[in-house]
Amino acid sequence: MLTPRRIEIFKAIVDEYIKTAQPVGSKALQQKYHLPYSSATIRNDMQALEEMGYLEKTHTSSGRVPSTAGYKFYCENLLNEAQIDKKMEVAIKSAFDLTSMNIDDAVHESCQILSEMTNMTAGAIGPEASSQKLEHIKLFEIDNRNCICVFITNTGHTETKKFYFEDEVSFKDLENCIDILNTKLKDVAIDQLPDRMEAIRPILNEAVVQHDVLFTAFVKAFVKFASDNIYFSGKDRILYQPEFEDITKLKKLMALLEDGTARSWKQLDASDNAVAVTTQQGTQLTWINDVAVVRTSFNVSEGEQGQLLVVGPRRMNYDKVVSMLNYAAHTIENMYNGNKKDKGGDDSDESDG
Amino acid sequence: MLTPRRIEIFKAIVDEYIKTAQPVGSKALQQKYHLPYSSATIRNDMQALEEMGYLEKTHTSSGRVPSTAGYKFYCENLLNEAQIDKKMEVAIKSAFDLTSMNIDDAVHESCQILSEMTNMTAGAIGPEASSQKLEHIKLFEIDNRNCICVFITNTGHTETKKFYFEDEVSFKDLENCIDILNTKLKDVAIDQLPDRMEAIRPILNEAVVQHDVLFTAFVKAFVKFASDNIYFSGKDRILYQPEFEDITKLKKLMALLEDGTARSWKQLDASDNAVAVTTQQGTQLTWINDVAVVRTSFNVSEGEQGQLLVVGPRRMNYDKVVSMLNYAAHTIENMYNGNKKDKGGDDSDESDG
DNA sequence: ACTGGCAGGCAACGGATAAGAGTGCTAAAG
DNA sequence: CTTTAGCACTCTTATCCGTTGCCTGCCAGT
Repeated sequence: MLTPRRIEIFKAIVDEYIKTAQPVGSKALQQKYHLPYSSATIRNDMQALEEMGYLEKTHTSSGRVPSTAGYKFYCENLLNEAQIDKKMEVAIKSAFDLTSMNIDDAVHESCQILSEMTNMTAGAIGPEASSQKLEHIKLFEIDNRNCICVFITNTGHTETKKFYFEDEVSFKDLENCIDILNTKLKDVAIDQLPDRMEAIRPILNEAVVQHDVLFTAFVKAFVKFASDNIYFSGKDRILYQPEFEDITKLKKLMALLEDGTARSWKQLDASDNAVAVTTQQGTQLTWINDVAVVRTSFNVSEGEQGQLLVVGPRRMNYDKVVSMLNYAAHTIENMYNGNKKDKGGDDSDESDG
Repeated sequence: MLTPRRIEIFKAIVDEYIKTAQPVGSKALQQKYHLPYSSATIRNDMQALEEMGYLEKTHTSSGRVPSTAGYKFYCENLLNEAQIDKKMEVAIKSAFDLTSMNIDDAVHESCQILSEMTNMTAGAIGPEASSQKLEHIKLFEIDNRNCICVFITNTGHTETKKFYFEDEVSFKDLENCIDILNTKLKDVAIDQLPDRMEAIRPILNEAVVQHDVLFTAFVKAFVKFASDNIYFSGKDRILYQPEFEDITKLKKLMALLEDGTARSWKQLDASDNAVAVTTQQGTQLTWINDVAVVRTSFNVSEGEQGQLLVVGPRRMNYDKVVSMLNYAAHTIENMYNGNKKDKGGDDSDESDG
């Protein structure tokens, strides 16, 4: 029953609603989009679309608004990934071309760009801690009061922690401690490090003088290491979305954004009322009540992947957001792999200026 | 004409308003606080207090609300710093006792605790970059693809940056580059490093192969180093303050909190409409329109200091917030200095060799 | 199969009204 | 001279219409 005309009308409704955030009526739609059907015809089709679940009314005699199912249908079938904003392209390119010595910084910068250009909140989630194993711990002495500990994983990912010395703790003691950890914790999954520490405690107690302090310091470091990296930019931007003038909605979303643990984001699709779609390009769209989350993964090494995401109201310009996100993710991926593969083989380069 | 009775009434009004967030009237005040004066007397005194500028009305026939000047007076004269919350004491103690190997983590944790216990947003600002000079840059090799660069200042403060290698950049090249920076940038103030880099560019161009990439990488690192560290915890908590149900107020405050540069916080007292007070303990209170910022400094080394701050509506429990903040700041200060001086010793000059 | 026309529903807006809380003032009492 | 009681007044808030305008749903006509 989904005739081409109904699809045309549906798309027009979604596009219009995305622009205005107001329920759209048959007559206004006909006029604004110069549809060659009478408002009565449009009304009939609207009714049919409502019965199919793609549209809904805010009250009995109001205009129509896309439902979650409607957005889902739209993103599955009507998305036209075409125009990547020129400004966006330039901004991301410049962020990557020259920062290329530090991936974290580059990811942060692209989040900021994404947030700025979509006027919503953008974020990044690092590779899962459970997929990595501890390879080696290195210790570097800065001076007699500070040193740096570097945790290296089997995938080449590194994490650092500064140690600030109290007089009672000797450098020798710390070295000792790390030697033990290196023998006992090699090849342990990152997310299991905190648990494993407990088993090592008695060994440390014997061999290390300041075992208590060092033990807790390392446990804390491991807990932090094990908790997935998550970063958000432009959390305040959602304040400017009209759907979040309702403070109670805002509170829920803000609590999620401020939470800072990746868990809730990873298990997004399992939430109540969650509706999800994956596009051909691999972009994941998830709707939960009033908010939409658009995610794209990028590979950082074999088996490991991070995610870029944009969070906003259901009503957003999906065309734009999806293509931006893909562009950013591709750029990051190229950067990660640029030094492993040959630079010359760029497979998909569609546009240039 | 500030009679003891008027002060008593004033204090009762502030306390009541802090609790209820509603304008307080004469009759209700009399009953709730069992004041031995009739409501008419209270009314007269309220009128006087309003003329003095300590109270204001939301409309001609409403109850009274403390004005900014009123809060100022309250904090200058009526603050009773007594009860430090037992829960708070335990929480902060445990945060410090055992994390004591990394000050940044400890500061972050105490911000979280402060935010949680005040139900407002808490933050920390690191020492000013302008007061520190670059002492030395150290380079540590992690593997053939990663290394770590450590910037050490004259005050012993360190900052690290990870470098991720592309094949074209050689480790030797980077070493070379850092040697040059070490000779040319020693004793330069941190906040001037980015500018100074421009002058070194020609030298790098000659001596370093990948000068462009390395140049930008270091400039970015220095810019980040030079921008003061600022950290906030619990930004979403202000959503729960009734005064910020007004979205426009919320937007302004959120923009400030999300901004992330310390400049606006450092120059807080110079803002429009800003009113400021410093208590005997050194706590700084600043009011700007509807928001109040409570700050306490803590010394990290000679001449350098960081700040802890709490941001919330004007209407807050100043007694509680001020004492918590002071407690937290003292604890951090003790931790910083605990290893340089004797734990029990008093603070006098200290020289190193 | 589409369109024009018409009745009905609902929200949004504005004015009118009533209730409630609190002040300001005045005159009397301490 | 200070404090109190009483009363009139002001202003907000909530509620209740009636009007307006938009939009749908349906039916009859093309």
